[in-house]
Amino acid sequence: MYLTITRRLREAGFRATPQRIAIYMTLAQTKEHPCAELVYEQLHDEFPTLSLNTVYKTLQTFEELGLVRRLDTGEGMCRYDANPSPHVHLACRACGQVFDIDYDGGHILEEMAHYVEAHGGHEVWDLNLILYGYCRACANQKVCSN
Amino acid sequence: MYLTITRRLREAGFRATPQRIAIYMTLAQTKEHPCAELVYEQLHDEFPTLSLNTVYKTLQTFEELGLVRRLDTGEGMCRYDANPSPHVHLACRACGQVFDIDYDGGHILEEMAHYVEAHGGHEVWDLNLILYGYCRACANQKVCSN
DNA sequence: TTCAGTGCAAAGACTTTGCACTCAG
DNA sequence: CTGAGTGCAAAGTCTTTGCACTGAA
Repeated sequence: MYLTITRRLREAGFRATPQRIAIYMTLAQTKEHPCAELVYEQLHDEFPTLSLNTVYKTLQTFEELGLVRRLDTGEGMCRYDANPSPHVHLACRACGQVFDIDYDGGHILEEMAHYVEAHGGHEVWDLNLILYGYCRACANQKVCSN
Repeated sequence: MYLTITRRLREAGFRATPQRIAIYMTLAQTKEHPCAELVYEQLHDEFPTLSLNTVYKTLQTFEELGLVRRLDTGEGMCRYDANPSPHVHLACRACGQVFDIDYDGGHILEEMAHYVEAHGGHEVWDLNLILYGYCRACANQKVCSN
């Protein structure tokens, strides 16, 4: 994993700095889909001089390289996911967490690409599918408290 | 249409002000999925004293009432759609326009809700599906210029 | 008449820009 | 060495908040 990010950065003509590696590893080791600020906070002990700015720039670079996926869940900030392949997310309206759904996102992408090509002639390269509702834990709480 | 928005606002216990009606009509009469700023600009001649603030507040109210859908396409601002039912959008990476896709969004919602209920026990109420790619016009230009 | 809604100004949140310093290659 | 990358500060963009005034019901 550590080697992979170093190699992929270099292959793309970018330098493999400690900051970049640390930011990538932070993202790769969590399922939280953290925002830039959270990545920054989680790395603060290990990299006291790391700036929030660098986190933003790095995440932007990663997104452009296709190493990372940016998520807009309508919370006013962007979240990031180390899994860049198209997949489905669930945003819980109660606790605010974002979960990965193991539905085959590639299949949806293919189906939508065919449909859109046939109806309108548009070209589809990627998609973002976010489900809004309540995660298991919050859904259960609702039932109990009602 | 004009009567509908007046009635729906009053039924929900809200006042049907000229600003609210104008903002709703602006949204209902366009397929552009405009942002708050654009709605504000389009109404400036008709309502010179209308404030951008009021546009934001009104769109927020409409969203809460389910009269309007908010779209996060990752451009740094929110777009609004007078069609609140779940449907698919295509964001063109070249021209930046956002198009409605007449795919049955309700069907996707139902399928996803069933899947997610079975795999994880989450509850799904709504979804946001945005396709990224190139609209017909931009896709054609690309082909020609290559 | 009465208070929900508006408009103005200011503040807030997230993100980007500018620039000198640093360190990866 | 050398310039891509970093860190700091400042600015920018979109959106929200506070408050006195206004006009819909």
